Amino acid sequence: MAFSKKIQFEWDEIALSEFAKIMSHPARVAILKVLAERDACVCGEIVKVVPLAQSTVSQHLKELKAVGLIDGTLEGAKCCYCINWEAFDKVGTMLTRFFDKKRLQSGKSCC
Amino acid sequence: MAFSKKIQFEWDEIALSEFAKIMSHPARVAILKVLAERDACVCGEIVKVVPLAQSTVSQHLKELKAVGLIDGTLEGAKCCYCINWEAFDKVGTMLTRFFDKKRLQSGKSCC
DNA sequence: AATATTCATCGTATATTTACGATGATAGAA
DNA sequence: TTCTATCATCGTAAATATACGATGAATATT
Repeated sequence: MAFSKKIQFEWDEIALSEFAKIMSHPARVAILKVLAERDACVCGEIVKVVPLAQSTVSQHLKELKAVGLIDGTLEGAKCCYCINWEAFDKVGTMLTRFFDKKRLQSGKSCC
Repeated sequence: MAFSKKIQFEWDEIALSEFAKIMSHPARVAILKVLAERDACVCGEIVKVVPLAQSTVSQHLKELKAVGLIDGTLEGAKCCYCINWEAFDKVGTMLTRFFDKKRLQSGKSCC
């Protein structure tokens, strides 16, 4: 985000945009989808499914972990990742409710 | 999005990420918020509220318009913008339902 | 111990985003 | 017509994101 003036915006605007940013890359969406589809934790399988190099996938995983959308624990040589549904819910509903409230307050669109 | 390999991902992953990308900037969230809060259409008021230069705001408006989240019509020297709630709903619910389905299919997280 | 496997991190090249000023286009007011 | 106001577009500088190979760290296997 080049030359961002993020700080000058309001808290909810920033929070919403930061979550959206995480979802703004198809690789991260794909990773979340893989994690969501399996009951058990997956490890290197993500690299097999996502069409990116291992180091790039690891980088995306790091970002997802940084915002708390996924949990990850090293288990020996392997690693176990899975979705943090709690965090996912919290932030997901924030997105949909953000504008629903505004809509009820306002009248109708006019264009 | 430097050097993106977007094309190699699946359709739903791309669609979701493209919507998220639009919401991934606080200025665009702020603009949508302003538009949602008023019953009447606003014009230059967006520039007054958003802490960015007029040309930058216009650029963000263009992006929001490009994906159909807002409508805009020139009315003489002024311009009328407002949210396209229909498009907003369609794409908003896509986000929340995307993973809800997956979650029901899967068991529980294990980390 | 030596090797292989798995994942993280570092360094870096390239593409994209963001932001602004300057300029252009259009319509209304003087 | 001339001036003003409003918004779009162009050009550009700087920051950020993406992707990969190379390397490092830690464990498991032989």
